Amino acid sequence: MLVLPVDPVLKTAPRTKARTAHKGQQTRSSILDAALVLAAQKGLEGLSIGTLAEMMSMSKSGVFAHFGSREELQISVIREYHNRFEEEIFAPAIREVRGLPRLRAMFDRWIQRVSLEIDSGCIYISGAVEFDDRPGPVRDALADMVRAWHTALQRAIDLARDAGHLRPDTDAEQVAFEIHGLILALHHDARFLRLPGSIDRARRGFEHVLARCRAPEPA
Amino acid sequence: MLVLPVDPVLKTAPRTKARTAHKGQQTRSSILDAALVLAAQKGLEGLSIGTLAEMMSMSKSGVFAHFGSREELQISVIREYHNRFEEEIFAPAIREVRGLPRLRAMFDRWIQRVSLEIDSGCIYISGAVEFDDRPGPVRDALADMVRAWHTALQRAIDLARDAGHLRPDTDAEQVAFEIHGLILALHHDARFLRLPGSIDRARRGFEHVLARCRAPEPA
DNA sequence: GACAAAATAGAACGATCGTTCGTTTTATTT
DNA sequence: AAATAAAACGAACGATCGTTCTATTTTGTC
Repeated sequence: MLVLPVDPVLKTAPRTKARTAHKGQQTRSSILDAALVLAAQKGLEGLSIGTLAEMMSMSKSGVFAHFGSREELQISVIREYHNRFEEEIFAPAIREVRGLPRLRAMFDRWIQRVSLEIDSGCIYISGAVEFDDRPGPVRDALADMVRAWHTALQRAIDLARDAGHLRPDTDAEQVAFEIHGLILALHHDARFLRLPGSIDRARRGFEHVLARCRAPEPA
Repeated sequence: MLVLPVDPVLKTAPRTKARTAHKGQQTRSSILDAALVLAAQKGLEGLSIGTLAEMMSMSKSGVFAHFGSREELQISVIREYHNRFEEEIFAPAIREVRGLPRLRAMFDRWIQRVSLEIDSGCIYISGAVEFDDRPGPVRDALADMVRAWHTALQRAIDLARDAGHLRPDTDAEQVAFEIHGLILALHHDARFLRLPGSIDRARRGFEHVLARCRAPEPA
């Protein structure tokens, strides 16, 4: 069972004798909802506590207190995004049978998600650009999540090869690289250049990759 | 002759009775050099006049006066980057014979440039992410340049097909999409994830695309 | 060298930012 | 209901930002 990195950990709250869910958790959670929307639009660097407070009709310090620092807020956003990514893409795909069906499900859901994100923005993609030259815990968290997804994708390709759906000499890392490129090109052309038809291009590219790697039918 | 958009225009200086090159042009030019370095590292949004002034050992207002606004500075940087991109990649490639050789030259020089930019950053790529949701003249300028390059790339593919080097049913736009994806994946993996071997992956991906499109040898 | 124009400096502005602090309001527990 | 803890507020700080203004220096031309 392939697993993406561990969960929240919630290092924020000291939480000694808590047994019922305090109210703070709820608001923290809805602040995080708003933060995800904001970060998708303006990027992780554009995540401002003031704007967030305005969206929440709260005071800046009220919002701030839930995270302790802007950096911790950014990391929380990344983790939350990761969780949703896992739920929407990884979890449903893992329920498909191994091999090509599962790989197809992964790509389908991935591309479907990016399609929606044409209007909102993808935190993985924008974050990678924003933090590619900025070392620190935010970059580390982001890189961990992205790497985990890449690993999961490669494993699905490996399984498809082992199941005989792809040629035995298929290089999973190479295939994952090319597929990832298709997603990035889709995000670029659709979101930045506003080119119509980009989704189809990405889908067609995926079929091209598969056509090259597919094992010959044992007719 | 395919041509990327027109040159600077220099709308900044009123310049009525100038006949010799004033000194301002020189410093403006060297400020722009520094700005390109800074923008490559921190992105177009990270381009700060204060930092730039420090790099130049000048006053903020001294730097500012050369551009009139931060936005105009950003656009100037984009235009300068475009000129260099044209010189380093487009111009040498256009001197190759039409068809596959020219297309190969384009990709080779492109990937070579991105390889160098693994350490410095690529303004086209980071800019696309920074301004994908921020309308205005900066975004417009950037999009124009990127579109021009895409058009040039597609035309090279068209010529390769017309020369009989690629299959007659080759979809230039689709091929350009996939090639662009390879470049983006290279930038992502090499610069953000710091994965070694990404350059080879991109090169191999390019060969895969060619293998699919190449016209069968008239043996 | 004198004169005009261009280039640079320096200080200040208003705005926004993350963060801190002390207080007050709201929840939760006893 | 009283006591305690958690949550939210509001004002302020210091820093940075782009920008404006006026003064000063440097440059190019006669």
